[in-house]
Amino acid sequence: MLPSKAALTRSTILDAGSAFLETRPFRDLTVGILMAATEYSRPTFYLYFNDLHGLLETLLDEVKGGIVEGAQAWLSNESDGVSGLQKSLRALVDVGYEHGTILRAVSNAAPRDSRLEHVWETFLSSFDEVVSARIEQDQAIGVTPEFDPLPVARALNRMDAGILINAFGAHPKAEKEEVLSAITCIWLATLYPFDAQLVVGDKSNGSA
Amino acid sequence: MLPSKAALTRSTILDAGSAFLETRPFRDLTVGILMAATEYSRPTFYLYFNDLHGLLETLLDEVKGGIVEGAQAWLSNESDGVSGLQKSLRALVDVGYEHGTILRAVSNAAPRDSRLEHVWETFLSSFDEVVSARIEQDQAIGVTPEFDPLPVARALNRMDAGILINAFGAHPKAEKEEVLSAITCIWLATLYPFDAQLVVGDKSNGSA
DNA sequence: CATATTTACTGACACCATGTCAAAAGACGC
DNA sequence: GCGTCTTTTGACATGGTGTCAGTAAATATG
Repeated sequence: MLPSKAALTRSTILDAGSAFLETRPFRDLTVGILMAATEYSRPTFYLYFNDLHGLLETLLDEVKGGIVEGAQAWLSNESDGVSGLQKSLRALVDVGYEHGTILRAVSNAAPRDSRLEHVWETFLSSFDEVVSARIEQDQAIGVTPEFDPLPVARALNRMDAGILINAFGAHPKAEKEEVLSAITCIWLATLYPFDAQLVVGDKSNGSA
Repeated sequence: MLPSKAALTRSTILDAGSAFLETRPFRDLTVGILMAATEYSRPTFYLYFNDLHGLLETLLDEVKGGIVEGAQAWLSNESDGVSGLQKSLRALVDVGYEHGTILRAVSNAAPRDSRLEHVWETFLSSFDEVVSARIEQDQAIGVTPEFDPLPVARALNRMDAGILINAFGAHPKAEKEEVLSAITCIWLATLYPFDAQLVVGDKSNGSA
């Protein structure tokens, strides 16, 4: 369908958008500015995208894959929970570090457009379901405490999204390891409390 | 300064804004629509606010108090950690339930305006510091495991913000108790693992 | 290697929300 | 009924959006 010229133009525009968002927030992006960074005129933009939100939708698609892939370590029950989760969270932080500016742009733009909002919301909640499913399995074999898995999964996922965007969405980016430690600490404490705190657990206190 | 008439007009506008956001997203709000809901003309708006973001800033201020107040239960070391935290989280969920639409509107509007973005970001991170300080104290007396408190505080706070906005930012609102259970579960597991899981903790597993 | 036809692009336009300002209308003391 | 201060508004300039009729470039056709 897109033989050659068109595909090239389209990808030129995408690159210009990507590059812009690397250094400046979405609110500063206009179709005029975007196309001025290319060889093309402003109307050309509308041949390839409905609007700036459509462009972001495309950019998000390119990131999606990496995130889903990294999550597999834990979601597929290959390795045990703790180390699989650690691996997946590391992969998540890597992707977030790499594509943080795109994620931030999408998250920033989503509230301005009903369609993009839906895409973003769907993207986020898609993880809620699979995480919740994994939690249920671990609860069934007793390695994870009993609690309603879906809302907890949702909370943990929103935390990840919020932190990744906050830490890596703009320059200067936060320390990768610091972020990883923090979210790993919380996920492990919540899902695998019997494994995680063995190193420290001695002082007990008699709280009311 | 604002003798009477002006103050009344201003508060009429604020109410109209609040009412609008109760049922529709910020992206649908324009100065024209807002003022059409009042007895005044569009330019009148600019006598009382710089723009729509300024209006949101004012609305946020009205909510701030409630949140800070509710957090005191845990932040001031009156009661013990677990029950103080539970109390504070319940208060937080209450305020979120009450004013979720405002919080959502501010969070949605923030990326569109540099000033409001700064206000919102400052608002959020103000909790990071105080939460981190409380964690440090609990680590000092050994009831909380050792970890870098600030990034964990930040993660937990972003989780709260994200979940409250997601759950209570638009109608239909989520179940209060479900949300409260989920975030309480995560906060307790992370900060007070030795207290929290006693009920469940028996099945041990030999993971690698 | 002209020229027909499809593909890629653009200049010019209408639209709509914003924010400003000079002037009008209202309130109030006297 | 008249000055003066406060409150409000009609009318305007600006800037970004999305569209469309028409141009130019590429590609096929004889």
